[in-house]
Amino acid sequence: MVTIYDIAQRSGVSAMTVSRVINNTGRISDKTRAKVKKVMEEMHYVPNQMARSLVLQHTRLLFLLIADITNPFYTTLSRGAEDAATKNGYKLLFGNSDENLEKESDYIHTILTTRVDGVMMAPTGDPSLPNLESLLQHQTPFVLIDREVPGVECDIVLGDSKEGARQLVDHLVEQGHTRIMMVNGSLSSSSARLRLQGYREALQLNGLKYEPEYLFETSFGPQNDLSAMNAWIDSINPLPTAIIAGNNVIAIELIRLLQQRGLRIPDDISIVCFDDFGPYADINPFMTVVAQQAYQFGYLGMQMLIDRIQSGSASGPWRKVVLPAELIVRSSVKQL
Amino acid sequence: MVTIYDIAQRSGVSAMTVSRVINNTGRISDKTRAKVKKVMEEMHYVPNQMARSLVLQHTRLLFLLIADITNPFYTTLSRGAEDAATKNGYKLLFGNSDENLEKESDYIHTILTTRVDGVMMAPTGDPSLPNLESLLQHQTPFVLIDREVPGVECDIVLGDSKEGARQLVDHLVEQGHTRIMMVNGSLSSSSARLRLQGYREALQLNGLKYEPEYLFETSFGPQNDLSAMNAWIDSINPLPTAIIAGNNVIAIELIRLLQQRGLRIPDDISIVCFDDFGPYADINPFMTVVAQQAYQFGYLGMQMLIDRIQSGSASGPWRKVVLPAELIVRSSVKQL
DNA sequence: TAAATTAGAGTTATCGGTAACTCTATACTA
DNA sequence: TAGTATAGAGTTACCGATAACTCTAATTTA
Repeated sequence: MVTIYDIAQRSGVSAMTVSRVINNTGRISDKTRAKVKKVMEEMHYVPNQMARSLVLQHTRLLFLLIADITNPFYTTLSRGAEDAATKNGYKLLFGNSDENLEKESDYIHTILTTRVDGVMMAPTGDPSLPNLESLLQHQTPFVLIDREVPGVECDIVLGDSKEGARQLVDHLVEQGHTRIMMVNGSLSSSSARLRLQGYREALQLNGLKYEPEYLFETSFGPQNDLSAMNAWIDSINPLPTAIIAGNNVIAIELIRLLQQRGLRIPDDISIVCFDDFGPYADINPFMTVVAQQAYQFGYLGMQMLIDRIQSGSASGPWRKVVLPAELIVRSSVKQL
Repeated sequence: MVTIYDIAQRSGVSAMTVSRVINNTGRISDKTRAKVKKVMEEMHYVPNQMARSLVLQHTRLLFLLIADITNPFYTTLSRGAEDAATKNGYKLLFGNSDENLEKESDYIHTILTTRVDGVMMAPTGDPSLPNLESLLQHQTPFVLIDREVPGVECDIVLGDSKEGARQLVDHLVEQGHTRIMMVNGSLSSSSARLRLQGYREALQLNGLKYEPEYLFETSFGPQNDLSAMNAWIDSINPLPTAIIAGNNVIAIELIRLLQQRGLRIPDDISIVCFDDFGPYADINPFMTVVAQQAYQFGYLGMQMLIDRIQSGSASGPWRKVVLPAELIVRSSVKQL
């Protein structure tokens, strides 16, 4: 690896002079600058960011930890985050926790040892608390996306889960449904709790009763074993006329299971869910969803993070952005 | 930030001793080790990977640069890559070039300055050559995925594009189609060229003629402006009975355009494509595709990369893995 | 014209670690 | 019992950069 010293020697100047032309600081004569630049090109010099960061005490690196790289919500969000980061001169590194606390913890460790300037992350759920505390302890600025975790104060971008649930229920009720169940993500995540709450409240507002067996709790991430969900469906009699899925991934799994039983959607059973399907949403006009503005999640969140870093205030008044949810009616609900 | 020196001072030992307990090297008495460990926990010490890498001359960091984070092929591939990396004790960082050469170049710069140990990437196309040459120049081991670029020798994982195209054409011909067109990705990418070649050869083998206007060239990535594709469709008369899309993203866009014209698939026109749709493939049994083993792409490629790094041979005989393509017949083709 | 600036560099210390070498008791050997 | 090993540390140099300070010759100022 060619270093600043190699360049210095070949150019007949000191290392400091080379550093100055690299960073465009200090006073350098045009002649010297030109010569050093030429040598740098000849030797294909690339600065060592680690050495630089060591003394500068910052990396210009930001980290985005998403919960499911397979989910269009997060990939769309990622693009928003990347755009905002790039626009501000930061590089963005990605990680994927897979809705798995252990993987999340590993990434937190990487984040800490790598000394990135800031982190934007979707916590796997309430158990992420220690991870966030680590971040706090090491004064690494972070903003949360999609999920709050009780016990930490910080900047956060949220979707309006409760209102979304209400819209979904109202829509179903309008279509004549009265037996409406829910397959939700893990209740250790605040968004799942809010969605459940919104669902129950909306049920009540519509004069419908909620029964414990109306709810099945699973994970927001892809499952390799769907047998528990299958068993739940078995246990339900009669089947609901409509099911609300806690997110798009759950909806997919649910539909697969239902179809395996020969049930058609929406003819035999109606399904709606939170989160849209990215590019796969309007191909075969299908799922009625409450869409979240995924790109905005990423863009706004990243902007908040960068503001926080640049203002240098690791504490202070926290910002909480709640993005509205939008009901998009397609054709997964049957009018009864 | 607490450093090794802070730990040393509080423990009443030298920095070197602390370093030794961190890395489990050298001879340390149990008593000293216990004390140092205790102090490290108390002070929430996290090693500075940059300082460490600076002297160690390696980072244990690998980089995965994909071309479209929105595409299930790449996200599935990412999970395979991540699994392989983790299994071998490496951390994986992700980047998304968005099929954009400039973004790719930016990432290459980050990769070089960050001094990651190795890179796995899907080059945007032949113009990626200078980027790969940079990697070569700096002796950063890399393996390519999905696309070859003329002029560089390296480890690579490819899908069998030509054979895949043949299977697609054969299938269409079997279903009675004779007017088969193709909307392909940029021909600056080897996989697009191979797919085109396979398509043309298969046409010929089936006694069908190829006309220049049968081909429309676009990008493998998502387009924000579909007007050119629309114009191409306008210009075709009569419409083909079937179209082969160069990948899943193109298929989606094509379908959207076709549906906007009131055409139904497969009743009015049949569509097939390369690459499957991840979780969205079998929901509403739909696209007939030639699927690539995305997870294997990632896992195998990452394994090759790590082997290359650990063997320390930056040159030598290159490995080329060609993964077979599998035709999955669903319902986007009409029997004529 | 002497004093004060200033342009254009160079030196030294430091960031947070680790390798390689050194040092000192204590344990072991002949 | 003197000589040699060895356990258990400590010292020093260095990885590749930059901040802060210094130095010298040329230029400007009064």
